[in-house]
Amino acid sequence: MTTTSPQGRTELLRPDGSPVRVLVVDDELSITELLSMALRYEGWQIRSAGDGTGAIQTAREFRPDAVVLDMMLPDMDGLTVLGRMRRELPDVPVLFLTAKDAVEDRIAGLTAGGDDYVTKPFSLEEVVARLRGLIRRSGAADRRSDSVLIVGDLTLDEDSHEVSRAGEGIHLTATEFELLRFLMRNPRRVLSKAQILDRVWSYDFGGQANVVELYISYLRRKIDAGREPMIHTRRGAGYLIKPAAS
Amino acid sequence: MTTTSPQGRTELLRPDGSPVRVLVVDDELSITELLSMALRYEGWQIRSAGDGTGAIQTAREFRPDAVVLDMMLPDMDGLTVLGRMRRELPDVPVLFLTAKDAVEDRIAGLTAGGDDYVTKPFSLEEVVARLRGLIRRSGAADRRSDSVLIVGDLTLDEDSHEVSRAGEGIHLTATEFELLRFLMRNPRRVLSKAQILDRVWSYDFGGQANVVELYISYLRRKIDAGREPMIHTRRGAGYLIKPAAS
DNA sequence: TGAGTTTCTCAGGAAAATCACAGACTCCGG
DNA sequence: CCGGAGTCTGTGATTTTCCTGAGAAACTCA
Repeated sequence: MTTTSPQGRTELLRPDGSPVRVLVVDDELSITELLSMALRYEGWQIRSAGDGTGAIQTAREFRPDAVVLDMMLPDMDGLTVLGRMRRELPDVPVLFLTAKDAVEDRIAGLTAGGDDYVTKPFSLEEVVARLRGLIRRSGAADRRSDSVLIVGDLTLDEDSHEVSRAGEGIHLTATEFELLRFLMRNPRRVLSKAQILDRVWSYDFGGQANVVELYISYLRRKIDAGREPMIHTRRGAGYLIKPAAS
Repeated sequence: MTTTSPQGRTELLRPDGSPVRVLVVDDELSITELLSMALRYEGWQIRSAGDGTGAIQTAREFRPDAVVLDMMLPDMDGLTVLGRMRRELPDVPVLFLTAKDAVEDRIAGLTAGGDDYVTKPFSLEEVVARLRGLIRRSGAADRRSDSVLIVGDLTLDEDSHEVSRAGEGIHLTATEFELLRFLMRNPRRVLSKAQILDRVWSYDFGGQANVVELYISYLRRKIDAGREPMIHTRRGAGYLIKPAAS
């Protein structure tokens, strides 16, 4: 089931209308804090654990609809945690966090069951998007919820990564796509450059803050070019997207 | 009966609309886990057993529509398990798992009865495809569901392994065929290289991830050569297939 | 066994994406 | 009308990602 919050964002809810429950497992406190905050902002109910033992215990009583699980835990291997958790919650989808380089071999087979992974350092948009995908597909949320965002005559499909305005297909790069997704998930709302940076770029991004301006400029060329503009600047505040009409 | 899930994939269902039930029997926990996960993702209901005794017992109460049965079990021979199971469930189709070098003539006699087998190490696409075939042919699922995948002017027959585009037959190697089948079973959806690797290559594949790129390149030469391309790259995300028109 | 086929690794090169930098531009108050 | 803060965007360097040819190894089938 989806519902529209007063802010205009659509939230995932479970079939009975209660909020989605997510368990976050990572040994770095800064990561669990970061994720918990971002996921709570999605309207989800969050619990976190710092090791495998805690994870299994919390999973048992909290019965989450999805789990974010770091592969590197101090007390036990991510796969072990997975196995024990699966015994209790066979259908819960898992989003794995892995280091960029440790990837290939350890991940093997994990996405096969419908699970997914992101590499550290990740962007929050990425984590949230993938979690939404997992939850949507797992059936914990209402199946009618689909993967297409619509603002005015602009559509963005999260499954096919296709974007079109007034029926005309538009090719976006990965970063452009994530930026637009963030804007479209918060239509008619001013988003500051800091918010955008925190959300769309990975948490360890150390570059110039004006990448945001740059990418907004890219997006405008592709989306607003020669049309009624949908992306607007609020000087000193940030940017917002809204249907062209108004 | 088939139905279309929100992801656009078609699921097999029993005539009464309930999910298909599959029993997985293998003594290696990692194998039953892997299969259970993948088969659950197909929307099926899964039980697993680690030995012959457990298999027969579970079969009796679970009454599966199909069984995946390892020929090498600790307590009894696969054939014995099969015989005892058949006494209770005479019509249930069985997919045998065998070691690569195992004597094939023993299996040959068995598959005459409509059963099938795959050799370890298998790919999940292979197992899922064969199971779907077995279930389809056994009549546990609606018979109208057929074995031809169609995307635009491209068709792939899972029974005859025939592929053609715009009426013109195309010869594919085994790996190319499985890759294309996976793409076509998920049209218009971006599939990451990791997903493809997990699904199309065998679970013990330890090689370079760029085999996926290589085989995509082979497929393009055969399917897209000189035509409107159907296989598309989403840089940084993966690949997807869709009708040429759009 | 041996020829043809298939699978896969490796590596070079092409293409695309990301980002820093800097100058141009715009808005707004004085 | 001027100046400054804030924003926009062209240029190009760097990095990342992808494509594909060549050839080795494994496999298949007669």
